[in-house]
Amino acid sequence: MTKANRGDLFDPQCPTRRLLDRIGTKWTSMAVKVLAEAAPDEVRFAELRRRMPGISQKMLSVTLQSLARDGLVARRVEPTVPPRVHYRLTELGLSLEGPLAALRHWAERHMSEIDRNNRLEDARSSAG
Amino acid sequence: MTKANRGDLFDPQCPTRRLLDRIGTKWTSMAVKVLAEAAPDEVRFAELRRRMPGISQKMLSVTLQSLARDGLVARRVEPTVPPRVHYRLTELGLSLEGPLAALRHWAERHMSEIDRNNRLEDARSSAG
DNA sequence: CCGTATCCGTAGGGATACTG
DNA sequence: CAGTATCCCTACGGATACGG
Repeated sequence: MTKANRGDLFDPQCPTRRLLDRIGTKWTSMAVKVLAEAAPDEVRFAELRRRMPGISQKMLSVTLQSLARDGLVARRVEPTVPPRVHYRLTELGLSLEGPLAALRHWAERHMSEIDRNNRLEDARSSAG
Repeated sequence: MTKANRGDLFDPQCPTRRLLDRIGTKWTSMAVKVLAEAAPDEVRFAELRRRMPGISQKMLSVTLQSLARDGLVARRVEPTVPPRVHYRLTELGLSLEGPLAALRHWAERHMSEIDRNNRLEDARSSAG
């Protein structure tokens, strides 16, 4: 690992910051999770949409394009009419699942405590 | 763990989505890292600012307030003139370092491959 | 069926100047 | 020194309509 890459979270090119810019977008972590659950099988566009309630057609398309561009997701088109498009995680995408799962685990265990802390602060500020 | 909390990344209240909304903001992961490196010692506001090049006074303040509100960071004011304010990670904050470090590690190992994939796509679109 | 284009509201976050 | 207030710009992302 080079010095420039080592740990400079300060560098705008910092890999961690740039990774978070990706998985921090609203639907990305969800898409990775759904595809990871299906892996190694592919999932069709419409099926993904059903498994991600609330997502718009546009945002699913944008999210998948971004993931495909990054090489985290592979896209396969069946040249039928109408076309069927299938998605699956690549090896790279699958390798991200571990760290993401760790984060999910932490969230599931600790977000309620964060909520409680926020409620305590609310009470404090309104009480004076 | 309740069913509602189980794994519904779909729920707008999904803990993972909400965690990412926090650590995904521009300076939060950086602040946690800097504080984690200093732990268990405290770090003063101005010192944090020096260790986070590029951050504005406003954003450092906002970021620390948010972390303090969540109970990830503890704030201690020395009532001197001028005041000195010290910050450190709480136990909760420290517990987040593990998952975050895993993500950083992945980023350091794999972001270059993501960059390469993007360059390949660029070449493809301009050539094709 | 799968995307793309357009329009637009909102929130993140930078620059700057001001208080205790 | 630490924090707040204001202004403003931009990008995310929702709704909707259209195209292959």
